[in-house]
Amino acid sequence: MSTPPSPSRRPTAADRIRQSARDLFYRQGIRAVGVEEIVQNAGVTKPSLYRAFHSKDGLATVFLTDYQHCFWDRIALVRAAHPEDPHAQILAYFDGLAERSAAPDYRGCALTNAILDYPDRTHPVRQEAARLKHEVRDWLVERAHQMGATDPERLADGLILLMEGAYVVGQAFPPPGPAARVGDCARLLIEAQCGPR
Amino acid sequence: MSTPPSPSRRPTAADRIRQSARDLFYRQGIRAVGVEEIVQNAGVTKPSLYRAFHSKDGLATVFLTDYQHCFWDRIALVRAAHPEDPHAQILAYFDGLAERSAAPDYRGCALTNAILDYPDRTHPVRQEAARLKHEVRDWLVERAHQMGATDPERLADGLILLMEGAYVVGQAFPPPGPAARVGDCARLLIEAQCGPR
DNA sequence: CACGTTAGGTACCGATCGGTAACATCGTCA
DNA sequence: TGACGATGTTACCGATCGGTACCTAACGTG
Repeated sequence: MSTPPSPSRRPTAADRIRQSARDLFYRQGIRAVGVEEIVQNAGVTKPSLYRAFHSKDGLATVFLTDYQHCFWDRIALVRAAHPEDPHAQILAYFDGLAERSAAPDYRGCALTNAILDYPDRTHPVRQEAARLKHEVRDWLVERAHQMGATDPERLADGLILLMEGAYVVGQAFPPPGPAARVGDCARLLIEAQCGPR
Repeated sequence: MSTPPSPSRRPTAADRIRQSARDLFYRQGIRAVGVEEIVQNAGVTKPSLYRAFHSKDGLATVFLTDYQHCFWDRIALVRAAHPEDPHAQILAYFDGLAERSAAPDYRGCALTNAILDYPDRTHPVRQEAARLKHEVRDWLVERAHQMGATDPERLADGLILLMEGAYVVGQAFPPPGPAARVGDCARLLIEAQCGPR
């Protein structure tokens, strides 16, 4: 983030825009937010946005990668909490997801929302979101392999269905809805494919 | 649908608009489609739309109920194919879902998409979508009960997570993606909570 | 001091958005 | 024939969309 030399100084316009976009894009969806609202919320002006980013789509792409950093930070936390124990790592993530999905203004995963927001499969914003989703699947396949699943890809796919289901169901049903049980379901699915611990 | 007296006559403007909205809203999302595009695609004019529907939101609400009729029609099919056998009914629906999600232009469930399209929980279109989703859950709870699940609501919630996961994952991953396994996962979940048949 | 970088301010562009007013046209039925 | 309801035609409204041109103010560095 362009590493300000003095930490007490006002952040750059680009950083303020990124922060503003992160808030607004996540809460309201990318297409629903206008650039005018972004710059107003950031306390800067429109030319500053277009000096730092090529276009709204460019800013949206940056937003998605920024957002996904938060996901990997979460994964880093469960890894640190349960080193060398992929089983516990996965379950810790799913239990945390069940908790988060009960927040009254839960908005799920920004990548998933972006994919539904852009039906055109060739749109650059959508392609970036899909690329980042594939990375998540790769990570899950790896963990499923370490957990001794008979078919790691099959287990990973089942976990993805539960994750994505929780992302959207957390928005569709008032808490505590079906998303509150995503941890339970993940346990059942893992046990069925790896056997009891 | 206002039942035209002569089946060979040109359908009413309202019906043409409903059909056009069904196509466009489903393929591109409600907010992404303009009323101008709807009426052009229907071969009618804008005043005809506003004579038959209060507003775009009103048309969108009608679209959602129309769309959900297709869902219940599907359910009626699997019920007819497996009468008195809720287990087989559920699995037939999930296997069909796995197949449909592999279509190259799959766009998931219009209700789910509408909920993500309208982050404001008080928006009438979103409330209608949420209401229809609750009906689906009620139906699943009933089936889970008939299947002898130890906790019918828990099984229904798990199946909802898988369903909704398949709806969105079918769009996020090129086929055959994780959504292709939603039938397998449903089998595991049901077996774990009802025992083998 | 002179300079280039980074920023803000203002005003604007063409396009599209949802929605409406006023009037013309058609087919149907009494 | 005459009246009526449904539809088409045209033009328009104010608001918002993403994006840009032009100029000015503050700043650190040589």
